[in-house]
Amino acid sequence: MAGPAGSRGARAATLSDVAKLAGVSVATASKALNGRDHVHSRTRARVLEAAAQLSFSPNSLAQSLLAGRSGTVGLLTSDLVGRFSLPILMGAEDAFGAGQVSVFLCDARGDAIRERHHVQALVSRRVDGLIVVGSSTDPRPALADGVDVPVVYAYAPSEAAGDLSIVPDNIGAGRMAIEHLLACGRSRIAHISGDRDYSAARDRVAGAAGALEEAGLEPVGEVAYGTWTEGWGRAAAGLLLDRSPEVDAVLCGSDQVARGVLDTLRDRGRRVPEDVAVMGFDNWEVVATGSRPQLTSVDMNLEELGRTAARALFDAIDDEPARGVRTMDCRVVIRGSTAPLS
Amino acid sequence: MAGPAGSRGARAATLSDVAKLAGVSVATASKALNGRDHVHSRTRARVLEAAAQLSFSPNSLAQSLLAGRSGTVGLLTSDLVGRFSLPILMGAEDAFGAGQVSVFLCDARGDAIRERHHVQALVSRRVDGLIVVGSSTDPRPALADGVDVPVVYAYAPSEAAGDLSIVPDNIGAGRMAIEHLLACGRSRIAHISGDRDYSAARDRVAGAAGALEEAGLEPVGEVAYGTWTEGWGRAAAGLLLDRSPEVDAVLCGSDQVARGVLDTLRDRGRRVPEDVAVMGFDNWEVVATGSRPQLTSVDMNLEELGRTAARALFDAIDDEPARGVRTMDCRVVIRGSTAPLS
DNA sequence: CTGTTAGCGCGTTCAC
DNA sequence: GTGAACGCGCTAACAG
Repeated sequence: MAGPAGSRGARAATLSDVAKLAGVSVATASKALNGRDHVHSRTRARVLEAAAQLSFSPNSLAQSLLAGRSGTVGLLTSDLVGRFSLPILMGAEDAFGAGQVSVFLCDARGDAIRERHHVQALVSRRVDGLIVVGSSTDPRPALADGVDVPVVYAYAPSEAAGDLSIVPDNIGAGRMAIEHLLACGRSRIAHISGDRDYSAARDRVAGAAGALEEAGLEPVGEVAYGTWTEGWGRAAAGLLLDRSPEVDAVLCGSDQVARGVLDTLRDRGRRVPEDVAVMGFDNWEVVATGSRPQLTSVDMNLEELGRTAARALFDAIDDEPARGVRTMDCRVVIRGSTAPLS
Repeated sequence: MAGPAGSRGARAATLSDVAKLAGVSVATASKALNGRDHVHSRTRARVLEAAAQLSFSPNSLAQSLLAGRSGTVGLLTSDLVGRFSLPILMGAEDAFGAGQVSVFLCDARGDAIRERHHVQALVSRRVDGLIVVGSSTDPRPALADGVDVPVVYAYAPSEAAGDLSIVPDNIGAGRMAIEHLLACGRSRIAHISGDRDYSAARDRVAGAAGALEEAGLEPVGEVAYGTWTEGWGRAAAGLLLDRSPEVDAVLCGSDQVARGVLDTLRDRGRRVPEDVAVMGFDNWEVVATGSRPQLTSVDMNLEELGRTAARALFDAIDDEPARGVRTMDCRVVIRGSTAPLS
């Protein structure tokens, strides 16, 4: 006695089970369930009830096999542990989840071999498309070209010019940051950046330098490159205060660096934002809101970037694929660490 | 002229394409590619070459349809944004990725409707199993019982007794923390916890209280419940120092709280760890290593928890499903904020 | 309106 | 050793 099909063990109900129970053919059952025309409403009702009774769930595998598309996409990340992949991934999952597509998640852990392995598996599962999320904004090699499905690169652009990449606008971010500090009436602005090996650091510096120059201002001291850590922020801020005590604003390469800078300013008795304004990049919520005062930061809109990548992939699946690098705008989130000079 | 099948547009090569090119039947081609016996080695070589030439990739959809299992699992999270889901997810992905199974990622965003929607989609895609990752350690409702595949609950246990859940041992974590502080020679220990509404907070407190009692010690002051924030840590530490200046160790409900406590201790001129030892929970790397001094913390081993959940699901798919709640051990990660009294 | 037929791509019997 | 035939579950043509 098969119960209401709810229990363990019994294999899932199939369309022909439903048809049998409803006393119709599988074709009719199919039409009824899919809301097609040419089915008597009473018949349809009977089929629906039978399906409900069996808790029938159509086998997507069979549907996909027939339709030639699976309604799935692959999301390939280089390192989940990095906190930049996650919001992108959320945005993409969000954009897809709203539709009908399911997402395969693969973490290559920065290993090229593992990446090929995952790509092969995804191709075999007939994903309709692929999003490749980089771990830094530096360009990365394109996927092996045995891949026949549309690919969108997110965060890290592809090295191949023919590919479509969606990346944050770090240059614009640097520019916006300086413009905000200028709007706060600051004019003696120093820049403590992060790791020089990252294009994100260099681009932000370039944007900031450009905006300063346009305003006819000289930066205070040289740009200080180091690491993306609080410790670096503390150390660099100490040096900065020793050499250029006149500074009235510090732009930091990341929120973590900014936290370190805040610590040193506090230790040295400089008030923030009254004496010195501080701001960071990334708008890492818990870091930016945990400090005293809370930290003004440039949000890179990564979740939106993920959504955009997903939509671009959608388009590429249906229509012609787009090409080139598209940059996403950032936005300044103002908190207590910056304020107009009174 | 179809090129080496690498280009866009042309539909993926099928087994019969390979067979045709190799001049054999699909049956033979299948055997050859799958390494079955009873195929002449020269024939096999010919098939393999044909497959390579066409960059043939077997259609997993068809294979799954035939085999009755898809080699996929669903990973259902409540909130990706929370930082606890991620390591669990990584561990699970790791354990599966090593094998042959691909992972569907679904984020329900704490919405029950969306969760049902995702579960329905996963069932329809014939996942072989499901891992449900909670957003807190508080018990959560079981999935609707129309689900015929094995389910393992991770982090948040299922409310239904018959389900299998893998959760961190917060009571043991509290106990281990106190034992470490005792080993450092501390005896006047206060506890600044997190949000009382979380069982994680209450369990850690319970474990800590038990260990203190066994050591024949009274806690310093009442346990202070608040929020999981730095701000709460700063405020609570201020109160604590006012009322119980004799304190020589503070156990904090989380690393964030501990960061706040460190700040206040520094402001008040208390040396860490010489005068007061401080430790937290979660071992959130960047938070714990960014502070001065670096923070001793209890690591909840979430990645291992994810791996364990994955393995448990594996077992449940093949053999009989296990039942009940399994707790995972934690471990103390010692850094500069705790040290023996000299 | 309903039922029968023919595949989607593959692995697995069985004959040859 | 090899190949023809069947079926996994489903939908899209037709035929009735």
